[in-house]
Amino acid sequence: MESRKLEEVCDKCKENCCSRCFDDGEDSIFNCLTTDELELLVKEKRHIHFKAGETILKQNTSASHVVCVKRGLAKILAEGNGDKKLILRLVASHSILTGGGLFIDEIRHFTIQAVTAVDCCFIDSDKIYELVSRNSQFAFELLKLNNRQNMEMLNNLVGITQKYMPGRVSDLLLYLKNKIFQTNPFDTRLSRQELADMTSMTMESFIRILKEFKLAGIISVEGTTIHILDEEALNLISRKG
Amino acid sequence: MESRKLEEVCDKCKENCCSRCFDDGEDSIFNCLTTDELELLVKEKRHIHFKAGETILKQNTSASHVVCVKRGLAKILAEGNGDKKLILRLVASHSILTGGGLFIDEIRHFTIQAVTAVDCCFIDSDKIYELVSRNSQFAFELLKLNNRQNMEMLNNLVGITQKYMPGRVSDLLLYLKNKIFQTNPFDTRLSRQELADMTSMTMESFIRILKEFKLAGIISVEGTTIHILDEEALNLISRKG
DNA sequence: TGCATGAATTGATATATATCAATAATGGAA
DNA sequence: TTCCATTATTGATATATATCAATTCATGCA
Repeated sequence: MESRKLEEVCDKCKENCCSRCFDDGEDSIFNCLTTDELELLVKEKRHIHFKAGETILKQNTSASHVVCVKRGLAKILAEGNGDKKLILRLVASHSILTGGGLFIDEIRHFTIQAVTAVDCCFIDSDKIYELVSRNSQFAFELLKLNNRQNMEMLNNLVGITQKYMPGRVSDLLLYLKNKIFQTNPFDTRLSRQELADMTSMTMESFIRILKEFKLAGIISVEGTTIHILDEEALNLISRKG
Repeated sequence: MESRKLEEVCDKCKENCCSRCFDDGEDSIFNCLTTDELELLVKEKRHIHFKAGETILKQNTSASHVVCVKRGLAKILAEGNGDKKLILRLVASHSILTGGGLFIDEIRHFTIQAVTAVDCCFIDSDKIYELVSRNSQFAFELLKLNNRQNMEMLNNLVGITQKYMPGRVSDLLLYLKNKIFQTNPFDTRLSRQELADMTSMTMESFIRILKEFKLAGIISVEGTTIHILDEEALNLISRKG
């Protein structure tokens, strides 16, 4: 679980990581930055590689950095009392992770963990603060990003508190296909326990619902790869609760 | 449930409402505004009164306005399928309500309803946008407010998904006493149904837990007024789940 | 190649919570 | 006041989901 730094300060990685990373995402919040500002952002940032399973940032530690996921898949989880966890959402390539204590108490309110191998950048929070005060468009983009992420999270949690298990599993499967992987047979790389933790239910219960869906011909499952055969059925189950 | 506008554009209310409203809250996000900027904010804003029970803003309608609660108590609720609702939090005097679609899709993602009589101000979202681009300190304050509100909401929902009913009721009672009313015997003005909707449980179940707490001498209840007699016990129950 | 360790699956059972139904209490209107 | 319509309360029962225990399956490792 220990994080290893492969490249400390990446001087030459700018062209193959930083600027590119901030270029190709057409809806990147960094698009509005000037060359100077990008330079500032990039200057002291560190490029770090994590292996699958490693903890990128731990809940309740200081939130002095913002993380930018360049490659790979990570999960965001809230750790409760005992060993209860709730996986709030997944984070795919080219996502920036704000929120969670940034601007407030400088404390991480959730843990970020690598699902697959993850390449990411750590950016000093101070840089973000400075850019907010320099560039109002950037502040605007950040507010937008923040609100969007939070609305998604909220809708998700409302679903979890209001729906029965089949509805929650449907929502999860649709989320994975449409929001995260965007292909149809998709390999989640997530254990049954992790999938269960995304729906706030027991692993056993999750497996049972999955089996029902398989028997009903709605999905087919092969290890961690899921194939949605009847998306309409999932939509229906999702709506019915 | 129809909203009535008592005062359309309040010219002379500036001194008894707007500037004061934005003055006395020592941690108001409007503190950082210049006189000019405050003037801009206040110019076309409307001061509206709602009776208890009225809907201030309805989920899924256009979010072209930001609401500022000057006096009274309101509740924020997410409406799900059927008649399921989840009350996310309460809003007391001198709170500004951002988030929920602002900056993104301009659609309200939750309903706001008056619990007691409520005096509030409607401010055009455009004004907020303009102030964000003019005054970076304001943008910063907005980000802060946003993040704080969202973290509270998140912690709350994580508790709801991970705790048993007694733990959830404890959390609710502590929240009401410490965050909302800040006195000890406090009159919630909320029905049992509404209290239950804050904990994502049935009214009947909520009443049963409340009774257990009464019998255990932890609280005493008189109508909608609750008196917490043993706060430590509540803390303990909250932690145990 | 086989063993060992953990993950996935299935079944039997327990329990937290919801549902349904009946009764009591409360508060407003005539 | 008295009546009516909500709201609150209590009890009996149903059910969704968790828990516990037992297999099966996969996978790396010696």
